[in-house]
Amino acid sequence: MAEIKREEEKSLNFIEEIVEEDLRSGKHKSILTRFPPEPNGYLHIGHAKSICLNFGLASKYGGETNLRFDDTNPVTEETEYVESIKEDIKWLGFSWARELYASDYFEQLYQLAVQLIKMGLAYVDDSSSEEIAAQKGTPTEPGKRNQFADRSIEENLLLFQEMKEGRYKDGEKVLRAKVDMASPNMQMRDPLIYRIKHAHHHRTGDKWCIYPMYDFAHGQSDSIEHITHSICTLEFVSHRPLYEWFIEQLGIYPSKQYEFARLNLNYTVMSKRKLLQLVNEGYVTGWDDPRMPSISGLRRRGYTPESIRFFTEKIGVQKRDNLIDLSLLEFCIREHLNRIADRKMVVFDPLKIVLTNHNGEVEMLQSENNPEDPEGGFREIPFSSELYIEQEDFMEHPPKKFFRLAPGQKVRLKSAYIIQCDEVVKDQQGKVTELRCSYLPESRSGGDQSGMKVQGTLHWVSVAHAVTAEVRLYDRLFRVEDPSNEDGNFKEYINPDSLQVIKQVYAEPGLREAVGGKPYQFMRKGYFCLDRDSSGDNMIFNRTVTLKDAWAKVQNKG
RNA sequence: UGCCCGAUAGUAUAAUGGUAGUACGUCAGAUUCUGGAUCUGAAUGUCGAGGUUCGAGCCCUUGUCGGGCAACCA
Repeated sequence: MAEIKREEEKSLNFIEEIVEEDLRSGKHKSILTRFPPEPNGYLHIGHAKSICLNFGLASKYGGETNLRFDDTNPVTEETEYVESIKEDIKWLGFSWARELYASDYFEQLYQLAVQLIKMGLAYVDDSSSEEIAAQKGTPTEPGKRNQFADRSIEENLLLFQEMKEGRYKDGEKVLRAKVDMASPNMQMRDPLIYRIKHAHHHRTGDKWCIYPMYDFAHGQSDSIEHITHSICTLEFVSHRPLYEWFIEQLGIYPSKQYEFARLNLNYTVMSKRKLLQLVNEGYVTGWDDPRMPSISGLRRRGYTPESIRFFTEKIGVQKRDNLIDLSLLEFCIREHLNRIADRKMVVFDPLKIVLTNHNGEVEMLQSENNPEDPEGGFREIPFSSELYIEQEDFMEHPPKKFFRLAPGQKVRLKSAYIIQCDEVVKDQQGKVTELRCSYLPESRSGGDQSGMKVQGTLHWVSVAHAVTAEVRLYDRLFRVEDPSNEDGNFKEYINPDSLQVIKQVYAEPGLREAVGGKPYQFMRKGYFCLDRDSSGDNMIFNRTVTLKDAWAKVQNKG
């Protein structure tokens, strides 16, 4: 009932409205979308928005989505990227109807170009790129056509054929569409549609030495596949008239292009070029560095596909530029992990506690794996007379509202007993090295007979049973919200503290059984996942996200 | 100062001529064997000026601001 109501109240985004109208009017019986990555880099969370949109739309309206690699530039594209892109899409939870490549259409595209030449709508230009740029004019001055535009159809046909045969060097000639050099839309000023590149293509090898440009590949590929709704980002708005011009002139299937605003997230960058720089220049360890906004980085960081899909739902789809708060992404992952992550107790910065009234016998205590999941079960944790708690959970001179341990003060040890701090042991420098405490045997969790009420509950581990691990604490990659929009180079704004490594933390023994791909909540610390750098008994955990910390806020206010 | 796109709380996103709502964040409180989670409450918004209309966030005019377009990239 609640589910249904929510369904009704959920409003449509502008693309869904278009699709519903197209379906209602009978313009389309079903829809076909496509996700068209260029295999020249890894996917990032901005792509996830597009993926969720394209695949989500198709699945919502009973259509299909093609995965089509836009591989028209052999110089930058590699098979390695194809594989990572496929893996990321699958991981996000989507399956494509067909795996396709723009390069599958090179022959058809060539024929379409020939057709254009025959119609007198394309010509071979011998000018250099500088000359072409100069002749193009500026946004306020119209461009001028050069003498090559006057070549005969026969000559153009021959020259284009010769380009294809490899008779010319890179840059010697290009094929241009003959549109309108005076158009106020720069995209229409006789755009280049084919260029010569004697380069090895990751799929077609050395078969071709001429390659179509984006504008003469993308729309045509859409059309060949009968894509109904071709959804792209805003920077292609000005290309839409050209997209439509080609379709109209060639008389091919009329796919329609729609544009939405790309995702921007604060405290990071979202361009492949910039991300590649971070990787190449060693600011991060690779595309899957957990600080990267790449899908592979987020995955390694411990984000779940569900959380990313949930996030893309929450941010919506619109045409206005945006800068989304990282806190929303963090909310989405906490929301999911809180429900599914097993709890573990892990002490990062140990302070030893000796229970003076304890006989030293080891007792196994039970603790819920996940209080949010009634079927999550319990685990056993050893308790004995020597324990570690966090340094920061003790203060010799506590401020008001410090609900933790202090001389004479009581706290609950999670799933164990209430303890009281009786004595503080210090070294010669006056540093606290140990606490001597007493515990209330009748206060055991689950059967508390003590009648005591304490404010704070701490996580702890038994010294003798603790297992060690390394933790990597990640923070935002940049110190400023919008690094690309600051003065100077974006790299000047990298957060120097985006990674803090703690080589040795102390965990309850059960953490030994941790497996990769499973989330854990280190109680009161955050959500963590086992990193692939782990080996044998050297376990390494990545912090996915912290827990919300109300105490930190109180402290910060002084 | 060419053409195009856009402008609703701090950040996003609804309201499709008829009560400006939701989420995140923020603040306050309740509750809690995680200062987590949960629950309750609060503050904060239609870029400006005209116009059409009984009525405008929405339509029109105009201004302002932001973004895109002059790659043999996509």
